Amino acid sequence: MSEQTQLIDALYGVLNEHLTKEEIADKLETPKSADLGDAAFPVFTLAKALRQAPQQIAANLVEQIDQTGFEKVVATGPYINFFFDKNATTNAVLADILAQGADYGQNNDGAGANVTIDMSSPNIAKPMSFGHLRSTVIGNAFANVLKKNGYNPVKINHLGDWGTQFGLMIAAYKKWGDKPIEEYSVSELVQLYVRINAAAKEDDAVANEGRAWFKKLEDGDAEAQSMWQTIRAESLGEFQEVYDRLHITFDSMNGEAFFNDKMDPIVAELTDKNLLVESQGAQIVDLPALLPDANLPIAMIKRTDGATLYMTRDLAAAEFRQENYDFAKSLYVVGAEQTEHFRQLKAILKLADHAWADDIEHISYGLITINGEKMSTRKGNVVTLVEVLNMAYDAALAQISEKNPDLPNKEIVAEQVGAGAVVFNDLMNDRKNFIDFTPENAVKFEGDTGPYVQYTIARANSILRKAGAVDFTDLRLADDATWDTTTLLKNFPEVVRSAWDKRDTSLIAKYALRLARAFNKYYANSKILTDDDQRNSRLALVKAVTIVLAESLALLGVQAPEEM
RNA sequence: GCGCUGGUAGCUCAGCUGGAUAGAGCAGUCGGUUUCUACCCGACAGGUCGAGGGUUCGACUCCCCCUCAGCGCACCA
Repeated sequence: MSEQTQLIDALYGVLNEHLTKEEIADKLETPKSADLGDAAFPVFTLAKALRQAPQQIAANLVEQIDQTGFEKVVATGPYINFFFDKNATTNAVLADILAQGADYGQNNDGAGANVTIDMSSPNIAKPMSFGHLRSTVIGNAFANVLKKNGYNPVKINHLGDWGTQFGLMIAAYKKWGDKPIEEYSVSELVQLYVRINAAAKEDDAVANEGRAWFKKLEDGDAEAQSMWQTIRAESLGEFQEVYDRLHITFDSMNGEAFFNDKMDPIVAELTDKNLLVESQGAQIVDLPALLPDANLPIAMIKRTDGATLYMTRDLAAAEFRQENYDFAKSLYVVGAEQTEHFRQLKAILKLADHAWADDIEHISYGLITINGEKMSTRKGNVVTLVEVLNMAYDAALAQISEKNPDLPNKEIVAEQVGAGAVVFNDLMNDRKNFIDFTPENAVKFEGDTGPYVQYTIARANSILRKAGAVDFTDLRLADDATWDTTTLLKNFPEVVRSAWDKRDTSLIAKYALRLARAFNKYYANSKILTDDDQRNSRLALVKAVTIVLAESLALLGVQAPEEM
């Protein structure tokens, strides 16, 4: 950052009649190509005031500017380009990273404020599909990034453990169940679920049975409750295996069922504030009437039979989180198809005079399809997350057995590489993109992938092992070949900030790829373990790269094996 | 019909609040290791940035219109 202030001061020295320091800072950019310089100031906007051609302005300013502290300052067309003092910058950055270790890039912007993250949220009695990967890993990455920015993330697994589909499930078991409910596996339960859905579509009477069972469940019927608990426990056990493999934990497992007895207050509140009206026998918030310009459909709060809905529980959950966590932000990592739902949720809370409704943010992501079709348990075209992780593990293990058969702990590394490939692949692009699942896309190891970054770290670690004990106190790296790597290392704290500011965790993944590529280029062309007076400084760079790459992966929830 | 997304190289995607010749990976062709793990490095080839208007000194980026695709629009979540 010192270059930044130096830069602004230098420019301000010659431009103080025309621009403020803030305006200068705002216009600064990074040149497209590194050989143009490390920072650039375009002078187009001065053309009118100075009544000169931009090229000439740049040339004139460069003559007048104070160049101390820079390698050089040159005019290239309509730009003033600054070249930093490479050696001083490099050695300062390396010393900084080695001193801070994994804490490099940590800031305290959040000042410890709570941010709740509604994430993962698989449905009970169904397998966790590949589709649930997104909410899980995106939510987890946000939690890590928030922590790095000084916030206190609260990861909430808002389990889909309540709702009409449960009534259907029970109805199915009552119709066709031929053994005690405890003995049903999740996949057998899914079969029942698929069957009853087909039947309900054919016959309204079946659908009504489901609704009736859900109503009984909600009213505390003993038989329904007991079946629900059995199925829930069975499902949670299966989910836990997946979370363990992804190394993801939660601060709260309060799903929809948790709010079953906490909805009266919100309904009462909506009634008190005259927001609730009856329509066709149901209780609704008439958003089109209350907010004519918002272009939102009506929101149903209670069905004709008095049962609650998704919206009812989400309203209760939102208030519960506000009261319990006093959040600075409340994130919902949920598919883009629910955009309207969250707009309604915020609108209703706002109508109820809750200013904190503005702190609710829907972190949406694109649909995962398979063969261009939406995955659906009912249609049976579901790829489970476990299947994908297994596929990735097998492919990684095969690769290791072929290329590095003597590697110790092969199975552990294969798991880290396999899961790393799947998770990184999900996080590296804009989360709003749609993903059509194919095994080839989900499990890749070469090029822009998680394993590429992991491999870079492993090779760097290998150099450090061979180097033995190294003294990092006297850094004097003067090597142009490392400059790309250094500037990237220097940028990490800024990337951490923008990942949160822009709500874009893919920035971390893209950054890790760029850093890995820059380092690999250096590695391929330069010998590091050569005995000369810069050996330790080169090793400091290697060490710094492993620290920052590993921390980048950690933010994404990806492990970095020591060797692979 | 209304709304929300998206349309950039054969494929998958980057492209920051408009700025210097539109970038990667994969696939294709060719090349690189007596060297620290070749899951690596490099070169070549590949683009009317969906179409058309507009704003601007300057538009992949902002505005308008059209088009195509996906998703959503009261008793599911």
